[in-house]
Amino acid sequence: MTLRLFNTLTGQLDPLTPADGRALRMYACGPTVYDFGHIGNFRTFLHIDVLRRFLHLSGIQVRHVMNITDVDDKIIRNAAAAGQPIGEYTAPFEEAFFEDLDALRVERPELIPRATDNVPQMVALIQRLEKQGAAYRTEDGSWYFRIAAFPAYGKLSKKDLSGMEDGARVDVDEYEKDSSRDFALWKAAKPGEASWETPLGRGRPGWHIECSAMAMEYLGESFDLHAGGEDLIFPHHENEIAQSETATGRPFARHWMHVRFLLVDGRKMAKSEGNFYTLRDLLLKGYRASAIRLALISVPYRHPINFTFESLTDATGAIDRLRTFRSRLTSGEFPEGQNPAVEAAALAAREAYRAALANDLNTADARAPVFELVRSANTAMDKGEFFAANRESVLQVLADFDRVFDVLEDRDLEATRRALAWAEKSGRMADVAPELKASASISDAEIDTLVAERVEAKKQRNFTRADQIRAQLAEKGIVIEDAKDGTRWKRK
RNA sequence: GCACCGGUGGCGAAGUGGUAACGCGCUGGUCUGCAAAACCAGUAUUCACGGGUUCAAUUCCCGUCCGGUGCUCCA
Repeated sequence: MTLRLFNTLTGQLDPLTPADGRALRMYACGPTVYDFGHIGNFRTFLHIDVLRRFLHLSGIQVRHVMNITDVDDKIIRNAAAAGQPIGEYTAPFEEAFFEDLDALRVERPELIPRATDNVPQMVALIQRLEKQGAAYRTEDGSWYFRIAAFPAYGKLSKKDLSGMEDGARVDVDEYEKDSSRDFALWKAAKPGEASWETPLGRGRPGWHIECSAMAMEYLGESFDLHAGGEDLIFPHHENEIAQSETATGRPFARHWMHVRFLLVDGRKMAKSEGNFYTLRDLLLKGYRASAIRLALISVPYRHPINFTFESLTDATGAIDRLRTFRSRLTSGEFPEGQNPAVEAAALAAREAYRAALANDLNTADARAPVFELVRSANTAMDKGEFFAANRESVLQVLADFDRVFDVLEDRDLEATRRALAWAEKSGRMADVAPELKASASISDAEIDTLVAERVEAKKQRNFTRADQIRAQLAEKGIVIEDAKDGTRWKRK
């Protein structure tokens, strides 16, 4: 089943397949490592992760490049304020970024180049543009791209720039540019700033040229897909197209995917609004990493998502339902034989699931058949109409689901413990929710011991003691369930 | 101001020209020592509002209202 994915460039759903028939070559704009990422950043990376995982599920290999922008105005400014070299300043944020990706189970791209390791490629690209008369140097030693050299400018963002007359409202001279819309390729070094000595002069690369140079270096001049957040459409991606296609005379990326924004309480997330959350903030409030992942990917990427704490609670409930079901499926004992109705339901669910994802990665739609199967299989089990031979096909549906959603395996405590360790190191223990401190303070082994004692008490029909243990564990956020085939527990 | 997107049950959220998936929640029931889990039943006669096209519109068209985003750095 071929994935049909919305293409910003054509404005329609286009099939996404590798042009070379082997591996899909994709480039995704990565983080600028000047601070901790916020959940809006991670929504984009999560949906790109959904894309690559679905491609894998469909048997398509991927060559995925994500850059790290480790030099830009904010980094230079902040590093200077901290009295550090930029590399020293960015290193911890880069590390934190990957820790957060791990917590959210985002798979690593095949290649993760840093901007500062690819400056020569950027310089070469600017020189190539200069030879074609599309790049020029200004008095201060900066280099700009001449938008007039690329008539198709605006084709991605569908902007009509004809109304923007030079000189009408912008003082062109002030910028030393030929046209107010021309953008920087290379910024001349200012005293004390990080810079590179190059044939272009001493300076540093502009943001747009970074991505063009690295995409071409690792994927070739023309490749399958370029992805990023919706805010990058203009000017970043528009500029990438202009400079890349001018230089090579070939189409840059065939397909453009843009993930829409995450809003908080109906508004864009911003520090000034006081609705700005990092992943760490949420983990320390006691929300599970898996719930954050599920909540952020359950709204399809082409719709803005309105983030609320309630959405995390909802996702937690949904995950519990799925995990409980899977454990019933794997540990339950079922009579020999098979129920054809269950087999048919599993097959139908699997097909509906894949079809939904193939339709522009409709994650909301894809969940439905999985939950429908959970209900019908649970019903069959309750009625004793679920047989041993049905187990495999139902598990297969869960496996397909989890190949993309990746929330069934409980690894939440790991991520939470790492966040707690970080909070301790950076003096943020005051932000930790009290319930979380309690829950994290008890080990699995201690819980097992108490649960075993309770099972024994129940056997003796000592319900007072049994209830006492249950209440004691509940205080630490541990829930006990007495099922027919034994007692199990979970962390809330 | 210009452009774009959206308004579906208590909340989140799919979807379709022929009378509304799924998740969470809530109510009642079954089961259970009690719970939890699970299951069953009930939770939108209706998809912002007004008009139009059609045998038929939540789904297409026009208008109104409301909300959001972009046009500068931003995932």
